[in-house]
Amino acid sequence: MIVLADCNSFYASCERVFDPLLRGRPVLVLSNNDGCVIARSKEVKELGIAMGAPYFQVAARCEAAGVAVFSANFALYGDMSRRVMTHLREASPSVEIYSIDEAFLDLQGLADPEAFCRDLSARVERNTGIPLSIGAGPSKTLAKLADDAAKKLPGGVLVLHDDAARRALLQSRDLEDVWGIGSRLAPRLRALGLISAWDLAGADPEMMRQRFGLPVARCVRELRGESCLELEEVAPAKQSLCVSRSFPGELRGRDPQLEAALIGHVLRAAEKLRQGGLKAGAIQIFLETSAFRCAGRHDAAFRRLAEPSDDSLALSRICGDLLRGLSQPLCLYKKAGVILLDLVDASCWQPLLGSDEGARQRRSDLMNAVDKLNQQLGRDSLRPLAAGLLQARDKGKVRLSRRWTTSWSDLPETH
DNA sequence: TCTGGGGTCCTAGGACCC
DNA sequence: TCTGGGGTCCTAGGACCC
Repeated sequence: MIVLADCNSFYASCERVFDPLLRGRPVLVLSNNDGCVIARSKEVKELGIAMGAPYFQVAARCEAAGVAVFSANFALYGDMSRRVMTHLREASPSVEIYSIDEAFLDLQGLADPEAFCRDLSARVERNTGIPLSIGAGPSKTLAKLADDAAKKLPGGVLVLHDDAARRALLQSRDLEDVWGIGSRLAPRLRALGLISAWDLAGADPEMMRQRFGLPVARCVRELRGESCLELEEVAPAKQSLCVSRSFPGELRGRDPQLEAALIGHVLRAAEKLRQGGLKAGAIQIFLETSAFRCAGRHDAAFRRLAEPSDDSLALSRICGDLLRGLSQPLCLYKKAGVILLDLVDASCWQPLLGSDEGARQRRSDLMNAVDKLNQQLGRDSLRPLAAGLLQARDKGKVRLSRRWTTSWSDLPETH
């Protein structure tokens, strides 16, 4: 039996944990630049505010309904996620952390899975303040579907005990509700007369493979109760890493702020490399104009490195070179990003013959020292001038809650 | 005025090899 | 007139996920 445990309205629930006045009130969390809606409490969903809606389109409605609106506070959400996952790991020896708010658990030979799930849900909520819903079934895809339905049930738990339960669930769900069937595939499947998840489960897997590819064929088998997707208890090594941001406004191709932003991104990316014990074999930068103006464009430049690197300064320099070759002076860019590719384990990679081992060691020591200082003094305390003078960070982010669990100065007070 | 960020997998087609 | 067979690697694009 595979179980999916999923936090309800995760980001919104995190905000509620430290502010009891928010309970029962509609709560909404926004993306970077306060651009889009990325999390909604049940009450906000009931107001008909869509996931991903641009905030400016729904702001008036939110105001009228007294919605509590927050800027994304990822320091808080990341730490709350870690707490939830700790409890899930205690509950089962095999756990796959699938996303910041979801995990699959393998429950073999459990006498009463339903009681187990109810107990788990209650324990996590009591110990972290985060409400869970739980679905269980013979495959990951069925567990996902069961969980989705469980969110609407009073206890928040749905276990597919037998074929009758599976059939009843599948007959009540649309194609798009199925994990792996998105907005492109669903209409093509409907054109074949497949309307419900049950119809998809009844399709011939081989025929589906030929017409739609392997993932859809697997999806069909999983819906039938045949487990095709393994639990990945050890996260597979990352292949690429991306840091990108939209600008609050737009920047011209030669604007120094554009280069500063991009260097900032590459520094963050290099820091992530070192945290993960990785080096990058190649780097790509990209610039995008607004997709909402006529003919949005995406420009990219790529370079393979002579040898894998996690060196902030070396990567920044390449990044600057690439940018000068790429940016169009007159273009108005809305977004910039850095992608590091061909990632390898920093501990098992062979240096070039004849390269200067001493210099490399000194540079590595320097990076470690920088990381350590930034950890102690706060992110970006020490960084190259090329990344620009530090802007007043989070300026105007009046909607940002405190870092209740990760910063001494933000600890909650009790009286 | 204002529209997020970060990933993976699969497939088809081209280049190239013997 | 007529032009093989079998393989790998790489890339771009499309689809999906949270």
